[in-house]
Amino acid sequence: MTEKSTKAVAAKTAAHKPEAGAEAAAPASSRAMRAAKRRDAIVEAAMEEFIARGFAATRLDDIAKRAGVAKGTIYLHFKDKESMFEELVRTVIVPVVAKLNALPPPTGSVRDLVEAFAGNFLKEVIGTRRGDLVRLIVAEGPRFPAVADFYYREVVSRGVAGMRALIELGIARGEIRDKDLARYPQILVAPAMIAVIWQSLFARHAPLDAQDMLRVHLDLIFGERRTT
Amino acid sequence: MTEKSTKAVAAKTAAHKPEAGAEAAAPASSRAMRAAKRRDAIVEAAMEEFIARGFAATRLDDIAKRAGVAKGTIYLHFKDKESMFEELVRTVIVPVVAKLNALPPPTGSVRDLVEAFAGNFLKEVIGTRRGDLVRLIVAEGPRFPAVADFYYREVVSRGVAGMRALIELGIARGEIRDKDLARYPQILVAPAMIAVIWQSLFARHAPLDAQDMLRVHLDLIFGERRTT
Amino acid sequence: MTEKSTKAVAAKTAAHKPEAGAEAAAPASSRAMRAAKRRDAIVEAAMEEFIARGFAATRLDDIAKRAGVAKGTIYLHFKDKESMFEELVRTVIVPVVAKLNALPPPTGSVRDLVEAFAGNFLKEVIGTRRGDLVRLIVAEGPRFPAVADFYYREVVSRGVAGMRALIELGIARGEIRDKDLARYPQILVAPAMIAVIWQSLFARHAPLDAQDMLRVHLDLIFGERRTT
Amino acid sequence: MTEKSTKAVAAKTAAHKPEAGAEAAAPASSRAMRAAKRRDAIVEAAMEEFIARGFAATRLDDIAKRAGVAKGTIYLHFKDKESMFEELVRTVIVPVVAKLNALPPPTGSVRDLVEAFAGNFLKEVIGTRRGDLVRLIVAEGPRFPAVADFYYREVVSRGVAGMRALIELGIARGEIRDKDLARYPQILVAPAMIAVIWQSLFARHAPLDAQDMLRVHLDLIFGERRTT
DNA sequence: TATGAATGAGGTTTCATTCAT
DNA sequence: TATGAATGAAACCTCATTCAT
Repeated sequence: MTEKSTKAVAAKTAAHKPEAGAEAAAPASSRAMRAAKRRDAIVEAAMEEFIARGFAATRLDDIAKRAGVAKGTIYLHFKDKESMFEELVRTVIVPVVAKLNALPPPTGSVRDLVEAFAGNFLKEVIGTRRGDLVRLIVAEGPRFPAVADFYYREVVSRGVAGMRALIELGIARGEIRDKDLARYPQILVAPAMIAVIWQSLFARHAPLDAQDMLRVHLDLIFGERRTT
Repeated sequence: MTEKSTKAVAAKTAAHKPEAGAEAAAPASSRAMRAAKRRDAIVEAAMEEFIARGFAATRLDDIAKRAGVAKGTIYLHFKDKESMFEELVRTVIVPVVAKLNALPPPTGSVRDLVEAFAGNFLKEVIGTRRGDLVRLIVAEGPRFPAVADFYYREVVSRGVAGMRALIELGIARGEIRDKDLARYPQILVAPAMIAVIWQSLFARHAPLDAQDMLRVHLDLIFGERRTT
Repeated sequence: MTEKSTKAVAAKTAAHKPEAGAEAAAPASSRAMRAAKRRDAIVEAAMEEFIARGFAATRLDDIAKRAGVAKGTIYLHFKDKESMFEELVRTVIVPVVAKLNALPPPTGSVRDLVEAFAGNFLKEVIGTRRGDLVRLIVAEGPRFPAVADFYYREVVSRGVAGMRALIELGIARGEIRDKDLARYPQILVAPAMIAVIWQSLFARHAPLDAQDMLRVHLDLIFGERRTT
Repeated sequence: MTEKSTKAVAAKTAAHKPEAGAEAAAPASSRAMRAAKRRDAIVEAAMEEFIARGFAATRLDDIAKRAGVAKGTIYLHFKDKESMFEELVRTVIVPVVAKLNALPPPTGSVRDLVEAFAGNFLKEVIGTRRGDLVRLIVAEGPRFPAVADFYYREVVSRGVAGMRALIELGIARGEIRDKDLARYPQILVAPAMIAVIWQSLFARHAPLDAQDMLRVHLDLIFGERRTT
């Protein structure tokens, strides 16, 4: 309690010397900034907790503790636990969508594109916190239609559309033979999804070399590569 | 708790052989039978509720109400909520495993076998209560290692092994060209899993013709069929 | 309840004539005997449990298990848990009272009489199940006025009266000098009671030589003995 | 929980020095003070209920109601019912021990000292809430070894040691003749204990003049007083 | 704005008692 | 008479939410 106040005072003091650091803006924005930082801390903490325990079993107490704020503070940023969960998913997913939208222009072979994409997915999703988020959405989706809807609209439908475009390009260029594949872009990403889930549930029992699996899968679609 | 279930199961089994005594067996088995029926009702009700709400958000009250028993009765069959959940998963999965073990002998082409299998999966899992159970396991697995372990041991590892055997047969017979596929039988079932999850989460937004998708996927692996 | 006790007593009486064979008496009395045996087993088990856990924390289930009968059987002998407790105390105390009533005629010195009595108390009460019963009555008395009343009427008031008579005899004979002692016979038995409680609670920390303590106490009252 | 109590106690102490800051200390201490008051109210209420019903039969609901707080508030101060009981006993006994430690220096005759002590005991323990607490400890001791241990360590062993010292002094001064008494200081306090229990259980049937009884007992030990 | 003590509805679990067999 | 499965009231405890400071 005392240390909190001290911290707050220190921060407030710092706010009077706005040039003192990279993110120390004008006094007016300093308030907003601190609020935003708190919010971020809450979002971060909430994500960890929700992933670890699921929505219902997560306690706001634990989120507050992990975020380093008081329980009441959460209610200054979110209406209630449900809203927090829904907003949290949105907050975390938005940058992903942004990245997807900033597609690199389709230069090079389709296979290279897909492989680049898969590599990125491997690095940034499979076996990471973000992968766990996918599992969390699968887990809580039925009880949070708003979350499922949002996720479908922002990620799944766009992802499917993007994959379809790539597949059609591949077909047009003769890299992909099976024309029906364009109707089910899900097939293209299915093993990646499986890898995400596998890491969460079964890695302990049987580790999965996701990278190698994805390569084999792409070979299936594009034909085996001559050289490695 | 386990002994209870064992008792109940034993009783149920015994109930099918009521010749053991004129007036002793009949009432005895009727008692046991009713107990077994109650247990089944509880398991059934619990599955519905757990699927609909997840473990933490499910109330024993609701399970009891749905099963038509008093709350206390649940505790005659299960030690506590956690044990109930774990046993429930076991109870529901055991017949699935039994079915998997009763493999039809591998006659006919591998593609036919796989297609038969896929057809069965379509009919019995995708879009059914059993499919929801898979999603439930994905959702709760991390908080119930025992469940994830059991599921891996009884279903996943056997399924993977079976698929691998089929793939190797397909390779040996020349039906499958990509020899690496045997290393990742997961690829074979990935679209089916995706279909299961899709039905739970996104069917509302974009219905998925799982049957057609699986066909396309098999074409990818076995090559397109000449005739339909 | 009253009819039960009557029945039980009759049965118990019958039990003293077991010449009819090991335990297979005439059909008529065999029933009654078995019932009485059951009742005794329940009383025995209940006493153990009540002493170990107190009234509220004792489960009928445990009593039944320990007595080797079904839970429902208890209700054939006792109206409910409270009645059982009250009757139990009565049942166990009655023989004690009987013994007290069968006083040896006052021959010899008063000190010898008191010492004999103390020796008996030492052997039969302090550190035994019966001593625990005393503690149980102290513990539950306020919640069971009927028990406290019964205990007062049957044991305490008689004991006090008996002690008073002894003290008066001692005074008359010149063995006891302090005439006021007759007004508080409790003083005579106080150390014995303390010994009972001490054994239950503190024997672990500091064992108490009750016999020696009682001797010292009697020396205080009667004057030190010349010879040991 | 223990830290909570510590916090509360510290706050209460601090509340006596409110000069520490114009506007900071007042509200701070007011909060802490109210918390401490609440805790005291809970302790008070719990003692009443535990004494009236014993540990197992006491409902937290009733304690809360009597203390004028919500059920949940209890859990801000105590981990659970058991801890509450154990801490309660400690909390109530500590001032008693403090008083015992603040012994008046042994001036005057030993008999006067003991009589003063007995008078105090009469006024402050026998027939009071504190006396009931003794009975409660006797009642619950076997199920709460921690409580029995604490009580033995803090009260009984010190009390016995103090009595022994007094007795030895009395022997040295020639006020007490029976030298063996020093081995069993319990004899000195036994009638007082009996009085405590008697008041709880039998006062209704036969009121006991504890003061007079203690006087008679002391006469036994010190010899009859010439004048009253 | 931030705090965290306080609340009390609601969840899990226990167990005395009943009753069909 | 004896059983023990079934009941459901009632207990303990948790935790999302509020609000005085």
